[in-house]
Amino acid sequence: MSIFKIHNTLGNKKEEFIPIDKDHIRIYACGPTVYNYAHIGNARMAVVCDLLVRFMRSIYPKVTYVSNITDIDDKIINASLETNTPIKELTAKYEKVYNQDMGELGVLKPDIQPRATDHIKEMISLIDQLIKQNNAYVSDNHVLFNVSSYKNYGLLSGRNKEDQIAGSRVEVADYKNNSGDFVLWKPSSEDQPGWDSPWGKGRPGWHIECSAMSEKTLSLPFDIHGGGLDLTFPHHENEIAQSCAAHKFDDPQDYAKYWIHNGFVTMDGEKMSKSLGNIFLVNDLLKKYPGETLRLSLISSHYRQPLNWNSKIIEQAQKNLDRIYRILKDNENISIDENIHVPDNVVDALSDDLNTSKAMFEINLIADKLSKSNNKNKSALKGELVSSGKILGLFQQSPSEWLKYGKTNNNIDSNFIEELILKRNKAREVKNFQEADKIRDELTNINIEIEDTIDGTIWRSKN
RNA sequence: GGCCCGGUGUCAGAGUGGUUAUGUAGAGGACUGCAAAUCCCCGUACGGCGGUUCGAUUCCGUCCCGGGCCUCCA
Repeated sequence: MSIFKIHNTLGNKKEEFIPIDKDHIRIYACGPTVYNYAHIGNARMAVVCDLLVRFMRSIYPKVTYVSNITDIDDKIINASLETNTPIKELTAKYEKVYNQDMGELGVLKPDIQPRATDHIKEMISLIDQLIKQNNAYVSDNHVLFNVSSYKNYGLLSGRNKEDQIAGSRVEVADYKNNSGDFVLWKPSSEDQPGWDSPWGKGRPGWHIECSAMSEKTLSLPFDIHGGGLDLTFPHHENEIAQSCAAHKFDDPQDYAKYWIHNGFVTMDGEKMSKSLGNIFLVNDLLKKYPGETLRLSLISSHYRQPLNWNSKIIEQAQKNLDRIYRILKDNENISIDENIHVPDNVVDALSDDLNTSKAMFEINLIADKLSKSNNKNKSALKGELVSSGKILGLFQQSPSEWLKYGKTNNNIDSNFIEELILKRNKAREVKNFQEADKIRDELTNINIEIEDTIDGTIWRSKN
């Protein structure tokens, strides 16, 4: 078995993955704040983590993947006010939409998907402990974490406070002792959601939820912590500080051993983000493209590289999938050799910090071999192709369904199409090609593509 | 100001100190009445400038360009 190498943000280098407990791998990833539709950048994180989990499951007997739902946050409060929707209704809606959309992208649901609001008690007790240990202080109804009380603060993001101050844009709130201190608990007014606490009615700060939930669901330390690149600082840095301080750990790896961060999806080279407004919503994209196409687009480049999102990469992914599904269709009646596992070349590629582009290269080679092979090894090759696809979350559909052979996209009656094809073939028999081509144009206009094969004319809906 | 990441053929995108993936687009050919699909085949790319080397896209230096984090963000 090849060694899995993973780029660890902590230390900023690729290293060998050594599990804490090889019988049980534990992974946590920061999930969405549910106040709006997820954009394709949010989806990248979900797809990358899903891929990691699928790959880990192919190596280790047991993997627990936890990804939270943040359902209390000021953005949610604002969205609730703006849309005049009760918070519970709003968060329930977008949590559901998120899971549906990610499901369409082939993202398996996390084993545990804890909600922040279900863990207020744990957060309060963690904060309480931090105060007792002088890692946190109460100021003006807020509870703040004292950054200078954790000596390894900044290790993850590779920055130190002194260097930051000069050009920093941080406005220091007057209740903070030091500029880097961050909120653990903040007061809520009457009309804001809040929970009783030793520090009055209030709500948690952003970072504390992940510390509370990861510890509760996975226990410490766990193997891999993931999220988008922009969470490195401050979110993950603060998470480490809180959890390590609370447990008197010096080493961040006593909290989580490996930290992975996916790069951004960009638009014209610029980061896609809700605040910039240059976003593509997954929900909208799914109306135009199959989820699997979007998934392949998202993993077509290495997860740490920026991914510039445009219609061209989607088309290219679609074409690549069409090609492979065509080969699978040509081999529809070949039974899969059940003894076949994912080929070494594919495993090796993924073992190299999830090199999906390289894995796709290997997969294309297998597909090519399958399409050109004689009967002897078709079963093995098909097994290799399908099992490789399974790790990537691809090629698990029926090829005919995918290629839409005999299926209409719109509400055109398939009998109507069959009639036109019959008419065309009659015209061809008497060599009336002008008439035949006219009928074909008619079909093209309604997005139907025809192929004349040895076994007759077949048709499919083009995307 | 501090820290970080990129710049590869039409596009996407790995990778490597010398044999120069793969997908996509395009040229040419086979097949087809014509297409579609398929097959064959072609283009020889690595930001600029120096250096190390027999040899660098790959290592080093430097410069240019783009992006990110330091504030909510995947």
